[in-house]
Amino acid sequence: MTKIEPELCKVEDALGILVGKWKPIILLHLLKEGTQRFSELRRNVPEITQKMLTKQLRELEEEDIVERVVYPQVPPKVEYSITEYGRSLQPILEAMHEWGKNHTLHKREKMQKELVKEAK
Amino acid sequence: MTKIEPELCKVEDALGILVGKWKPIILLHLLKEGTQRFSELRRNVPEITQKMLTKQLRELEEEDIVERVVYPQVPPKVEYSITEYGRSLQPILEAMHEWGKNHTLHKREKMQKELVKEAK
DNA sequence: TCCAATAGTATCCTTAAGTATACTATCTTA
DNA sequence: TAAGATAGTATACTTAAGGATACTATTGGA
Repeated sequence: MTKIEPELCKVEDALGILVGKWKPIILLHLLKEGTQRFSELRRNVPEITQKMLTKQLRELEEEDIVERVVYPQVPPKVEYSITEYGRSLQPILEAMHEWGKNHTLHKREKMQKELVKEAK
Repeated sequence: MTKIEPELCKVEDALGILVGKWKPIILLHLLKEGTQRFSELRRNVPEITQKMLTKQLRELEEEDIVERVVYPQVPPKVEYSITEYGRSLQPILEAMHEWGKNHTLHKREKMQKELVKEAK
């Protein structure tokens, strides 16, 4: 493992790709379910607007994380999937998920301790 | 490793803590150099404004990632350090840094391929 | 007596991220 | 003949993130 030099920090590059209210969920869906059509993703993430879904997918495509395949049909059919390269993000997503899960527990414990303190 | 369920995605919890133009750099500095005074951090990250540094540190403190110790002196002295718990983020930061480093290479390669294509 | 140093606040402003809503094209089916 | 499905775009709007600048308190030292 290379030592991290704050001056040449590349964490932000990874962050830039994962950040956004919707990107992690989209990626997790594509990882879990494999190839999905635009409308399937919409149904799976019902709160997201069409504009945002398009935008996030385009950004992920730009970074070579997601592949977009258009079928010349009517009505249109467009399929999205994680690229081979994109799968290299999976361990990070999983690590973050695990950490996040533990963090909610950690916060709960902390809050309870504070409540006990106050109660005295 | 638990399977990630998109519906209960906790990636965002981790993301929420790492996100911000300055948090990763601040954390990397504290991890690398250990305890630092406010003014030392400012000197180490010269582009950051005072307001932002304070804000980011307070947010990290709120999440129990960073500890803040005030010495009742004049002029004031305030020291910041990573908490024991905060260190659990280190592997994730390192993984993201590695991935980010590789990603810049990946993008460069991709761009060169596209340039070769165009040249034909 | 006035300046420098430290660790901040307070106020205003700009830019980016995200939301809401309406609109498009084309073909199939009722 | 009109409605419905798909994968979007276009426009206007709101909210959040971040930046610029000025200000504060306290004390030791020139």
